[in-house]
Amino acid sequence: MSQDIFAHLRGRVIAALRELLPELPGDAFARATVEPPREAAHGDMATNAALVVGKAARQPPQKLAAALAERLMQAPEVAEAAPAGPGFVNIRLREDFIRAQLPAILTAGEDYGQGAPKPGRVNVEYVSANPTGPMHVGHCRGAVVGDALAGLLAKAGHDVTREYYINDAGAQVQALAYAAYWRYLQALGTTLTEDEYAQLIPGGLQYRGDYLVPVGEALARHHGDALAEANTVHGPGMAGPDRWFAEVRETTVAMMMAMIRDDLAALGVRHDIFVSEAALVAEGKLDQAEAKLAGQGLIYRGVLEPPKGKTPEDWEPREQTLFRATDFGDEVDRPLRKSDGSGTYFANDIANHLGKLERGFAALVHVWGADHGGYVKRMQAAVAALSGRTVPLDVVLTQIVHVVKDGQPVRMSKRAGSYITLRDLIDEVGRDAVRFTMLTRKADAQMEFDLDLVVQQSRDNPVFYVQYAHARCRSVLRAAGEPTGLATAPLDALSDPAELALIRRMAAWPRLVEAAAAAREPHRVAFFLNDLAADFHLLWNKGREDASLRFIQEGDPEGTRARLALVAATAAVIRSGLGVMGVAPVEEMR
RNA sequence: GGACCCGUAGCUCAGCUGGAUAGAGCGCUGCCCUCCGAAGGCAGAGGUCGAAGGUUCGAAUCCUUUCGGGUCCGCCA
Repeated sequence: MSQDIFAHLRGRVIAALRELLPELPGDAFARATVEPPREAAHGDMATNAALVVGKAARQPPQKLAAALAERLMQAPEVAEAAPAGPGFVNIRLREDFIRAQLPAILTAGEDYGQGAPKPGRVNVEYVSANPTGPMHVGHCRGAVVGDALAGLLAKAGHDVTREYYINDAGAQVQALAYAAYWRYLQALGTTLTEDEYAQLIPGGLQYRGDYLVPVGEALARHHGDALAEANTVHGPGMAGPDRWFAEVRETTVAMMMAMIRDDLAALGVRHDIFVSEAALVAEGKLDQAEAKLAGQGLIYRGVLEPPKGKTPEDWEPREQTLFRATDFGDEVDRPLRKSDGSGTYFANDIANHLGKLERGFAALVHVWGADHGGYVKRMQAAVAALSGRTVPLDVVLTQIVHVVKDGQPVRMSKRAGSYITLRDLIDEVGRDAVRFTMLTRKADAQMEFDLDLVVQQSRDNPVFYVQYAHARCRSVLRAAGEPTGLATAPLDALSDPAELALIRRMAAWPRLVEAAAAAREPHRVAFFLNDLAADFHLLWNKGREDASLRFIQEGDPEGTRARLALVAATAAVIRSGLGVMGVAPVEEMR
């Protein structure tokens, strides 16, 4: 049977309905659901099936519900089924069926909740930071959400490819090269000041962080003063860009990417593939994409309307190469070429997506910062156009993270060079706390990252609370001598409501994986684990009051094994969930 | 001016893609414990789900309008 007991019971419901209503077509039951009722008093599960098919069956839902309930009573899993309200059927499961989930969990171990393989490969693109400096807190949230989402989709049975798109082709990278060149001149001992240098270059000196110092030193090591122009006033000075630009740019991007990969490794985030924007352009992917769209009549030369309301000062009508994004739901058509003929960021990203489609993905998912929100529709339009509307693009937007310490906000500014790096954050609170905390909020909600709370050992801190539950499980199992063969332990001793509630919670894990993956919402895993930990701690606390509920019972080896099975299963489900989040479970606190 | 996201308990947030009497933690109130199965436990008060219409058996959830907050808006990525 399916690991998902809700899906399992839904099968029972639909089979019963087919018997009751043989004349209905098979798809009449598609909208029928079996889910946990809000009100626990209503039982373990409730189905709306009678409400959903009542109209098609031309029967009053309440009557149908009564007949359905009667049938369901005969199912071996069901202790009680009763019609309720406007046509629900409430189902209470037999306790031995609930207990029987434990062997299933223990047999699967950390794989519990793993969905059956799904057809079609899914590409998840995340992080994709410019290679212009170390990762900071903002990147970090996208990295964690993306990595956990990829893990979640894999858990749900998808074949997932984790991808990083390197934005190494634009003006930012040019500015970066100029900034690195400044560090090179410094390494050679120039007396030029930072401000004097900023005057000499286009756009000014944008990246002033000292993380470029090693790049300058490396350039000086490899090239000596060959990339500079001797100058009588301040020693080594700036040479013509054609003498050094390509070399400096390449070296700098390579070193920045190495640094970003190190940062990602420190966070435990991994990618299967890194795609370079510059490489895509160099191999002509942009031209191919444009030709493909042009072949469908989706490219034209035209002039856009000025934006309504606030018109930019320097706005003037300009003829551009435009993509008919409006044919696919966007508000306006979007430009593909800059005036120098190179692709806009959008155009290059279309090339990126053409590349993905050519690699045969059935679904594309992106994790972007909320500042890219306005960009979603045009990209979806492009993917729809390139794929003939067959491949969906889902975008998960992550909102800003405000880091707080001692109640004070900590601000960051990447280009100024003074900001909280990912490394700072990891050094301060640890990788696992960073990852878990980043998932304790819906991606699309702003988040306050409280450095003090995250390391606090209290109920307020979900990281601690969940890890503590796992540590307690492990502590008990160690004390019991690491028992084996618990999957075959007799379980009759488990009858306390708190024990059964814990099993019910664990039994909901496969269903949660499925639903969270479909909704692209990894934060649900964190909330589930928090609830699971609460159920476990509750039982633990009851054991402090009532010795008969303790896990290890002197003189009752059978009852002890039943409870150890419960504890081992709890530990397994916590590990299963933490595994999706990329958080390592701990054996003991501290 | 327009697009997108968000408005749920005093605070921070969930709410399982439309289900029944809307939940959790913190804070507050009242009891209990001070136990290494430690880094507390139990119970209670607290809500017209921003507002107004609509869709239907049924709406915090979907649609329209509106108020408030955020993000963004032609060759930045």
